[in-house]
Amino acid sequence: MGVWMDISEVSKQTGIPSSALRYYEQKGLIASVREKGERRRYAATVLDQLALIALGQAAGLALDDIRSMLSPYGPPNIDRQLLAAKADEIDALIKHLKAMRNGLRHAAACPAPSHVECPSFQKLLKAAASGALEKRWGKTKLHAPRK
Amino acid sequence: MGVWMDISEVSKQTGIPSSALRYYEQKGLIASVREKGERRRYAATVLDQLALIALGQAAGLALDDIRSMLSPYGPPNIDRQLLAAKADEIDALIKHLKAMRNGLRHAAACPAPSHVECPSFQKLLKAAASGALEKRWGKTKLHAPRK
DNA sequence: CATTGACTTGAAGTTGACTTCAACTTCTAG
DNA sequence: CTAGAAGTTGAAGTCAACTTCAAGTCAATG
Repeated sequence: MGVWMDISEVSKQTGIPSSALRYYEQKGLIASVREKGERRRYAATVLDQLALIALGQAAGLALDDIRSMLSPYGPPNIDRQLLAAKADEIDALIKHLKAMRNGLRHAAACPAPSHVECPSFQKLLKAAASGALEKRWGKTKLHAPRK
Repeated sequence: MGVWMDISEVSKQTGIPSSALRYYEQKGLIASVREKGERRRYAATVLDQLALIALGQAAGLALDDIRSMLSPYGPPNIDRQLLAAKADEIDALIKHLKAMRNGLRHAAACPAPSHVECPSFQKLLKAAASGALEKRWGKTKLHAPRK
């Protein structure tokens, strides 16, 4: 690994498929250099940037949001407010998830939630129904395939 | 509200748009009756079923998974194993989210994570990069619009 | 009886983050 | 020099859970 890495090297080191790398570049999140020929060459800093992208994604930010923190050349200018806000959101989410988890555990253990005889189950249903954690939080895929 | 409700009534009571109700029916999650005419009529039990759907969604289940717990006629047969597994997943997710939140808070407060000088930030990046919480957990939209 | 508003259908569109494809071009090893 | 691996492009496809649309049906009201 010299000063410049080619796309497959970056892909190998990060686990991010090259198609995604091109996509990120096209979206303006990362940059590449074409020294000679038409192939991309990446500076080592791209690894930090990709890590930051992963961080943002894990925090639930959209790529467009992340881009604004990622002045593709030079160091990132992190939007601390946004991060703090996201932290708060995550906090709230954690609360709801805890409730869900408790509810699920109860539902899994309670012998009689067949037609909603169990008051706890009722409560769970209500909690879930109250759009507390608005709409599906997505395909979490805790053990997802990144083929 | 008598024994049968029409689609707009159900929609009103649950907040679920009628288009979604038709979609659920098409997917085999709920059932309707056509007494006369070609309009749908829903039994009161559909409300419980919809609550269960909301619960499942909040727990991160796909509609296809939910359907299997939702024998559209008669009481639901809840898959306790699946629920328990989901609870475990959520637990793991909570752990990661806590790490993320701490990391984000730090990143938002730390004065110098410009080019990754801060070791804590480094750690955060690593944690995020390690596909711990595999791929975006989606558009959580903590305060989403259900227009 | 006619208008209006709610309902019906199947099909197509939406969103975000990618992936896949076809058709080339370019490196690299032999 | 030449094959074949790896890179390039723009465009199109994918996935889930819906929404939107067009065109037609039905029911209640004046």
